[in-house]
Amino acid sequence: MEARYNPAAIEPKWQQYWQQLALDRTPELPAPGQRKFYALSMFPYPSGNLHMGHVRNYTITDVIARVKRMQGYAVLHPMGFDAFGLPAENAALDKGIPPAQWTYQNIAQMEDQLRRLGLAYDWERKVVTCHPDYYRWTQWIFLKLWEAGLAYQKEAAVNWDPVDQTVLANEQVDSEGRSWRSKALVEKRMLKQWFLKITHYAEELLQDLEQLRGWPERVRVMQENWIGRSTGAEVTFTTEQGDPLLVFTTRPDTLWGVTFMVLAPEHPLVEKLATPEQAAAVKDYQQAAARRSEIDRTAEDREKTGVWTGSYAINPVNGAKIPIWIADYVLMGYGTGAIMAVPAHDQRDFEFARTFGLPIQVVVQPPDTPPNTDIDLTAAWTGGGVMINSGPLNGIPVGKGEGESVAQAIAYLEAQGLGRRQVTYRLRDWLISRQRYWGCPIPMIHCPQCGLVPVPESDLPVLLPETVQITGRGGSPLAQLPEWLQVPCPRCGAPARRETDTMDTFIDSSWYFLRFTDAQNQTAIFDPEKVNTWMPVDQYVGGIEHAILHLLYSRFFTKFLRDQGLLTCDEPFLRLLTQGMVQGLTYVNPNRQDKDRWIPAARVRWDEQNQPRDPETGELLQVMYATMSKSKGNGVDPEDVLRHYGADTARMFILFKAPPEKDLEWDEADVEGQYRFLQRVWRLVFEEVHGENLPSGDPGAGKELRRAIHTAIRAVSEDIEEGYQFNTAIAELMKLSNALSDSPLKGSPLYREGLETLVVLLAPFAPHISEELWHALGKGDSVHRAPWPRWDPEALLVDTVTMVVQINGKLRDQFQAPANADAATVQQLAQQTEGAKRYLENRSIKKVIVVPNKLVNFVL
RNA sequence: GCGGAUGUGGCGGAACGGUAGACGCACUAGACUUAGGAUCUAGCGCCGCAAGGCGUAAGAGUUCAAAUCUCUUCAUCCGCACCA
Repeated sequence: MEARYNPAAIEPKWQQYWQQLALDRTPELPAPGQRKFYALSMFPYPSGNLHMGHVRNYTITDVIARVKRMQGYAVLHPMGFDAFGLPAENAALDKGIPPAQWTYQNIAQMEDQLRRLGLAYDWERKVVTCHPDYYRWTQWIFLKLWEAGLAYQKEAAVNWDPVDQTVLANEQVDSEGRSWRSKALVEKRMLKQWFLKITHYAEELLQDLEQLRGWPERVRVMQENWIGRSTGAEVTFTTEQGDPLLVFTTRPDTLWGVTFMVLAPEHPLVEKLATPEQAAAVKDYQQAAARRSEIDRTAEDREKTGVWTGSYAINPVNGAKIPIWIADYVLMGYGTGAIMAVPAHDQRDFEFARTFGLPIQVVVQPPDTPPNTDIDLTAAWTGGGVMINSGPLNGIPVGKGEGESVAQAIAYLEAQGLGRRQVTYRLRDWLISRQRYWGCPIPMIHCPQCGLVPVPESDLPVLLPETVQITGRGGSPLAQLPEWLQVPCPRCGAPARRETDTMDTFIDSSWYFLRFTDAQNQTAIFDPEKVNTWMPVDQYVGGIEHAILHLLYSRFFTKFLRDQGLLTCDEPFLRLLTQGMVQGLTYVNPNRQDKDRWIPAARVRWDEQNQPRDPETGELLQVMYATMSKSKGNGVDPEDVLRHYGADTARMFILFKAPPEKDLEWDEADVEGQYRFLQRVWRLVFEEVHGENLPSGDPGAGKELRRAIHTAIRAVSEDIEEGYQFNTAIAELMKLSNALSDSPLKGSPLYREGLETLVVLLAPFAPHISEELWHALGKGDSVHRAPWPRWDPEALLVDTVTMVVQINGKLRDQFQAPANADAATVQQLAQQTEGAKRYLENRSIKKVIVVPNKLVNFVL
């Protein structure tokens, strides 16, 4: 046994031992009567190297999985790789390595890193999304979606990323109109693309958020906003030309206040509505709007623009003839792409009316204005009041949300056959086709005779050819492979061609958690008993950046597969923990702008006073913590930490430094502190093992030590159970270590029991050192198979307690009292303290509050 | 603008409505050392010699008692944002 703690020596040794024991293998199914627990981290993209964010994510889940396992659960804790995606194509371009080769190399490398971190994964269940064993089932799901009518192709104005040369889903374009990956400004293009009908589940995806009590509130709110449900009515106006013009409104009660209509520039009716006089202006405006990117359209400080088509429409409720305009503040993608404008009660319409001198008709009387006067608005009135100038609605109060007036308006519209109640969502169908090579091929065939024909299930997988020429130019390289492209039509046998688009990688990750339950299945996507036993994921851990994309898509797939009869659960992830970012020490030049502000640590110049300075300008730099990133040059490589301190220290530091959901500042001194703690535990054990300790024979200390041991068991168990408070759990381990270190009972059986308890409690956090110490203490088998200790309530009992004396709620003294003493006794003891005497002299006590074992409060 | 969250020592962070600052880092003093960035002992919210007073972003309220509950304000972070 080594005299000093040397992680480099013990960590590989035990990792090998665990592999021999097959310690981390999960049973196919839990044993009869055994409870299951499914712990899952978001699987990584195989970039080649783990970063600290990964380490934090996986460590958190690993501790949860290990504790559950020690508590007797059958634990499913798998890992895999989200392996399709653009970086592989970029690497192929840069380095001339085929994407597949690059990806599998990276996977091997990362797998090795994960093993060295001591993460307890069942690697037999590894899932790699770019492997045909996996993606044949991705394709199979696509076919099911096609059969169910939830996959379709349509020509649409889509987001085109000019850098990555592909289209993107709405979810993949940020609020500035940039690609989530390339950060390029996204353009709108009309293209024929594949979509999945996620909107079919809009209502359920919204409603079921209610069930997800174990999710962070903000993630639920983000999804709620993204789905964006609004209720109102659909109303049919009629154009002069006699065409019906459908609008959606949340305020059908203001129909009598409509003074004009606005269509989105892309609205299909615009061509027909443009009069000869206005045609040129309309065309110009349409073209300008098409050129304008999403960012211009929203960032322009809300300056309203628009053009009159020259035509009119008839308001169905009062026959009013109102002009039809086009303007880019109306979006083709929402509602019907056309609005009825009520400038008096909608701020956007108000601004538009002001800009173009259009009339404003008030139909809601604000509460504090005298009736029957001209109301001169300086802004749209969107508050409550009473309906006026509105025919059958006059006199009806306007409430919040769907108040009285809205309900009445809808009833009126439905009775008259002019419109109907309608619910609209912001959620759009999911655009899933990508003009990229390294992705899952869409299993469809274009036949000149039969049209779109699905690849028969028996022909799956549609293999992605692995030897192709990646050019980096637009268009899929698959189109350049005639032998792959050309196939006979499965239906009629005529020469046909394969679909060359591949699927969005988010599809691959929308069901991987299901495959883990039966990863090796060669004949079915998964076995129903297995999937329904292990699902749902009990604890999912990952970054907040997936709050919408991945989590929403996964929920959608789960619901779809449930409706296919393949699953019984409604929601995939019972509890979600979004872990905080890992931040690194960062040097900032406050005088510089943007990216140049960040000075990588390696480039910082240190002056004589040891102050950080800009290497070029010599300016004093600001020191702060910021999320680790390449551009800031403030990252810490997990490899360096592993080499320097070992996996156990890295894990301990990460868990101790901050609660899991908060950001974590990577501080070398604190890492050092954790290393010292492990070293102290090491010394404590080996001093005992080497017989350096002799019992001093103080019998009174036994009770105290026993209490310390059981207090630690309880505190660590509860801290983990109640919201994964690993930081305080480790603090409790430190307390126990301190108590053992100070104990006069070294060398006694009780002391040894204390050490064993410390080692077992430490095991989920620092698995290697715990195993070493466990064996050093002469225990057989693995510490990770030891049952999680239970605390004995008896051991927690005390004879005397320290109680405090308060006078009017202010702390004045403290005293020792027998545990659970009655109020009268305690009050008497309290009154005898110096602090109490001083304040109670010559004063009458109005009231005494006694909190058992805690305090006595005298109210004067 | 709308929505969500967070404000506690020098720092990270603890506190079922009941002794604010657990645990750790940093720091200070001492011990042991050839040395120490090792280890051990002690101290460590602020003011004060002390007694004591003041302290959880600010202000009010509820309560015998508030970091914790309620209201108002401020600050910071995050998400959404012309969604009809």
